[in-house]
Amino acid sequence: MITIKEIAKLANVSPGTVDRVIHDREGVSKKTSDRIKAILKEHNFKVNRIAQSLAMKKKYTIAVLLPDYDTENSFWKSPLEGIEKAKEEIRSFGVDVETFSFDQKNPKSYIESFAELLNTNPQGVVVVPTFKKETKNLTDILLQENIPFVFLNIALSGYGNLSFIGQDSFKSGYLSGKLMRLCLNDDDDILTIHSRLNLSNFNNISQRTEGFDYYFKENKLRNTNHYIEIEDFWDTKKVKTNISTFLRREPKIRGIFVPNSRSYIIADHISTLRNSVPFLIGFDLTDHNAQALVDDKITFLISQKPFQQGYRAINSLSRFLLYNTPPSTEILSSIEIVTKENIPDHRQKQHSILL
Amino acid sequence: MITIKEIAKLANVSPGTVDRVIHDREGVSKKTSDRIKAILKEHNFKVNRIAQSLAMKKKYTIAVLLPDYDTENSFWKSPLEGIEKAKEEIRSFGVDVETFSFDQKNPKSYIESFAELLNTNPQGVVVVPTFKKETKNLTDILLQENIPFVFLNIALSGYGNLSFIGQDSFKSGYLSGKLMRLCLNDDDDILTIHSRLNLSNFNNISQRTEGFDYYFKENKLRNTNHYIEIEDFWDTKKVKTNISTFLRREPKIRGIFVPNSRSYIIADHISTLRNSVPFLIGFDLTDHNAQALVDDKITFLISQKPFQQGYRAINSLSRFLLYNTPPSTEILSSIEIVTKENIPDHRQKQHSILL
DNA sequence: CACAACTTCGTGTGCGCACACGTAAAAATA
DNA sequence: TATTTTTACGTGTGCGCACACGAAGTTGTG
Repeated sequence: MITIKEIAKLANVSPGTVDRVIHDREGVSKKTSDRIKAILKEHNFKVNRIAQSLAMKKKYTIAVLLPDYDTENSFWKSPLEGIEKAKEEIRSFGVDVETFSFDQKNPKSYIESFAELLNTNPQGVVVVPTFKKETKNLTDILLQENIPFVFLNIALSGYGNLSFIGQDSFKSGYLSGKLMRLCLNDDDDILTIHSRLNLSNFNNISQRTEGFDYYFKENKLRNTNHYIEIEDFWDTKKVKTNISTFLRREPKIRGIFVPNSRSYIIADHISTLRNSVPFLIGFDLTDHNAQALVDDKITFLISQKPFQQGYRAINSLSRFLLYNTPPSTEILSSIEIVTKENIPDHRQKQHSILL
Repeated sequence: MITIKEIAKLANVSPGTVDRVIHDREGVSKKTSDRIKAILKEHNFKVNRIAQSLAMKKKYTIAVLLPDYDTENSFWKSPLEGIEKAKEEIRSFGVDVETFSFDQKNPKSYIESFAELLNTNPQGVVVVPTFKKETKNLTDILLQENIPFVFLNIALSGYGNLSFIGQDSFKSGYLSGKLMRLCLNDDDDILTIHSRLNLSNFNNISQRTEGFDYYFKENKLRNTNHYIEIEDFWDTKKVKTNISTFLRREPKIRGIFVPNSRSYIIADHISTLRNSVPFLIGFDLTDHNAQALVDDKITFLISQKPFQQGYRAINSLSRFLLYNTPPSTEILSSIEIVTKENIPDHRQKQHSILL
């Protein structure tokens, strides 16, 4: 690893001059600049990030705004863990991360938390733009103050965000369609179960459904897809009778598609019914869903690697702040197929060289 | 982030003394040592890895011994790329990586490359222990010289290796069984196609087969599983007629299981036959296999994340050398199910904060 | 009591880089 | 020509840490 000092010696200048050239600062004649640039290229000079971050005294704060989670809906736990991991890693680089949360069902708490967030004067923001309209007002402030921000999990366009970190929902639905077809025979029916309450994540879920349907349409498959919409997933009794009567009426249903992270509820219901259904495809590897998978109540879970998404959001924004390298506008995590047989071992942690 | 200097001030000692306590070096009285330890704990002190690696002048060399690859069998390309990525990342930490390769079919080249490798006086070794007997002699030298080494991809026990980085082959075969069952009806037959030439990777492949068979046995499924062993996968004509006649004789076969990375060859053959087979499960996401997947000639590929394996091998060994933190004895990468619909986008690169 | 040997601790330097500051020489202006 | 201004560079310091060196204070030995 060639150093600035060595380059300086080769070019018969001082390290300071080389430093100026590297950072495109003014105060160097064209002639020497060109000479130094040539030498840099020749020796394939790369700044030592280690030394660089030690020398850079500039501090950054990244603020994160996530929906909060509880035991019943723990989806947002994983992204948060990914964020925490990234936070630990980049601490020594002078980047601090502050996390704020809000109630998914309450736009007001979203706005309030955002205001609180702004008070910390962050140099970068990660936000899950759950509420479309409210987001516009808030991101406009960020644009005005020239604070870069990225969207996590929910893709909105035309808001001026630096990047979107999430999944391709349509594609994941399309994949679900393929998996469903592989399980079913040509004349089996399908049941898609929606939740009417998932307004905040509406985009992702409807795109999953579209992708799913498109798979069958594109391949000219003639399986009938029934739909039911459930008002309240938590009203156990009602959900149960609801589904039960539906299944009795439609005995050809052999596959159930639940395009949200509450699949385990449906799975638990189904498994207690007499007229059970062999195949169920759900989304997101939450603890509850994982349990249902292990108990053979769910066939496939489609995971979007939420941990990685959180991690990457922080990572890409940090790289932008530190090195001014903009991330790609879309960072899509891989769509993972999880079955009982390949559930990732949660104990296995990957350690970074930095920790 | 509290620094050593600050801790020193709090404890009324010099930074040097704190440094001694942190590294358990001698020369500090029990009394002050305890006091300092308490303060360190109280303030949750963590060494700044950035500054540490800059200050540490000790240099390490890790030597890697991999099978080489060509266009026909490109399996080892991915691990190598993972190794290269890790190499770039840890360069500034004073760890260098040197790669050596050998011919998978030639034990002599294995021994020779190993000898060459030893000449570079590495402080750590990553090796794919393709040849069992030969490996024993060579790792004994490493043990004698107290050079830590990890096994990549092939698990041998009783060799004194620091860690094994790879996959759980049995489990991946078991998973294949599950996927196959989901696709098939109760009275469909299966064909498992072995390659007699895969001696060097024999362990992994036979374990896959065992896992596959075990799934059907455990679940008391009565699908008949036929086996054929092919001498030379490259003898196109012979393979084709071979399989063709077999399939004609056994018209109930609707699923094919190929427990090695050459599935694409079988897939290509099958697709040209009149009596085609709908489901094919293979292993490893090589370029050829990916193409066959895209062309709908393969249903599922089981991937072992070879890139990550290479990366992790270097990473864990580096952590051991730098920080003396031993990795877990088994680092098993997740077993990934890949279909045409969720093939990972190869262009999407994940950038570390270090690069 | 003198001197050695050991214990316990402080000091100084440098890793590679960013950046503020200083200083010559060249160019512009009076 | 004398001066100010500008251009083009060199120098020095510190980021947090590891580690070599040295200097007190303490104990042991004759």
